[in-house]
Amino acid sequence: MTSMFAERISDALREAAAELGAAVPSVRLDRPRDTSHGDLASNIALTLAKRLGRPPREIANDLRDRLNGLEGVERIEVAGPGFLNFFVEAAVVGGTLHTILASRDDYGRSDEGAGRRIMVEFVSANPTGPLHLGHGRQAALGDAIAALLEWSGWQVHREFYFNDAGAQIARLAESVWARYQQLLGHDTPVAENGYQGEYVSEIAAAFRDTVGGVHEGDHGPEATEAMRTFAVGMLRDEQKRDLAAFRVRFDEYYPETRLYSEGRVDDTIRALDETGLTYQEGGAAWLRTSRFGDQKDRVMVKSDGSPTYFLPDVAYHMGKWERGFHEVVNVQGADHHSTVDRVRAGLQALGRPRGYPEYLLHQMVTVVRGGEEVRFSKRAGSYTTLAELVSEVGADVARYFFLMRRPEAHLTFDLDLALDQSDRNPVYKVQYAHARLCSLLELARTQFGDAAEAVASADTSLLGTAAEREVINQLAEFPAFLARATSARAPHLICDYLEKTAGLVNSWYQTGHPTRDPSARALVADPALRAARLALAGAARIVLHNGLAVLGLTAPERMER
RNA sequence: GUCCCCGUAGCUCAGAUGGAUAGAGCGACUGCCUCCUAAGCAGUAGGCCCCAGGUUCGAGUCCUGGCGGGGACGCCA
Repeated sequence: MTSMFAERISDALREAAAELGAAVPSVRLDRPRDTSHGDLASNIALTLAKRLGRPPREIANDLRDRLNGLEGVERIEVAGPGFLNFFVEAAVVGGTLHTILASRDDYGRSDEGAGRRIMVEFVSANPTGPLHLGHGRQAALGDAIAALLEWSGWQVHREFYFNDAGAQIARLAESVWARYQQLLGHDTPVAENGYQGEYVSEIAAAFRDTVGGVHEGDHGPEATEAMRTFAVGMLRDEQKRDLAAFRVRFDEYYPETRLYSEGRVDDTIRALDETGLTYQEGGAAWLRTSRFGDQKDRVMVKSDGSPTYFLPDVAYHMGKWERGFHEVVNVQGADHHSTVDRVRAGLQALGRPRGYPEYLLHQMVTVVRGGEEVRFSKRAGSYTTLAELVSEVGADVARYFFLMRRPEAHLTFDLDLALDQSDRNPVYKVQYAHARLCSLLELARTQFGDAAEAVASADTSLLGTAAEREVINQLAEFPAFLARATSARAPHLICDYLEKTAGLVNSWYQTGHPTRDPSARALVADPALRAARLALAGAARIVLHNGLAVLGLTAPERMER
């Protein structure tokens, strides 16, 4: 049924409660797990029992009597300890289908965000190596959250921040330098704390192919700088390619060096000094971040005169605010959680609000292959890359795997399951249900010539079986699930929803199997009933399609084995 | 030592603001192709929801204290 209809019921409930002497701000209606408990249920009588000093069942009976004759409601039952169960007329239930069919690709969208701007910053990998599976989880998560926000009416900016200078990059340049000299026949081992991955040699080879041997034996600053620029450019290109293959795009890539070249870091030091919250100790400049909930004060400028990472971080986020992003979601690995309080404290010192920016910290990814854990270490260069994974299982499966778990739960990525048993993958179940509905609708066109108009004007009150009602009620909940997944920053709720929906659709579909009940099939001879069932099929297809779209997955019209 | 996350079926995990008989997938077992696609469906087995207190009509969910696992606590990034 439409949400408007559910709202009417909850309004009526609220009025009735007020008449009993208990004003409540809003009444929540649930869809009962058990279909014998009706289409909608309320526990309001239970929650009011204490306030009214009366047994909940008595209150429930009272409320029911006041609600009798509500339009579209077939009957109301009082059940269990005092639940009110609403049984809705078939016409109202079926009416949902017309809402969905009319909204099509927009079904589920809302204007909650009212066009306000919001930034989602995610991945933000440093260009020191190819993206690994941890980045993959973050790419899938950030992109899905961004899409959810767009569906809720926000204007979303996807941003990727990267450190293109600093010690790690210097280390990368040194490693490339060593490999480059090796290619020219010198015995120059890569430093122990350097990057050992094979990709470093590839970069060195490409560099040699580009410039030849002009830097042979040359360890001067120009040589290192040339290799740094070359390596960063090459790795960034590779990361962009990997992300493109994963179907993740960014509106902006923001380099750390820009914070320095635009003077933002110096500005931030000045601004912080002006607050009077900074002090000198041991030759370093400190900020009293402990004033704002950080566990201890932090160094902003080291005794050697160089800034700690904290400073550009604050400068970067001040920049976000100044660019007009007063709502920001930072998607980061949980290993960054110690920086959260610090950065927020710095921003608070500069007058930004307490909770700015919002952080979504996700737990790490453990990779399991052949029953044992695959340790991935950037240093050793022995980790599984996102590109490898995507080329083996495809972007759809990879994205779904990364999204199906709550962000704050540890993710065990079983490569054997993803690679070898992909047939049993939940994503295929959802996509298959979609493809099946597509071919059902196609058959209706070719065999019966059923036009879209016939379906659009179908009498959906003909859909009265338990399986049909259950599917329709499930479809009706899609917008609510989207809203919840958005506000909770929890795309996995959509995975759960899609699997449940696909299951109900498949179940409904199978009841019409020739060996079971041919009269329950969709393509029956009776044109009116056929149109009604095709309306259900069409609406279900739309919901599956839209749900997959929000998660960044394709919705194939057919599945080939 | 302090902080964050997790602990639910054999395995991997869902269970929003406390509500009716705790769910799914995988694995095990039993059925179902007379074809709108069986990558599916129906069913069976499998649970002291880590432990102990507390809050209340009611706790997997909230509070306190433990136990176990992971992560973070730099003038690293």
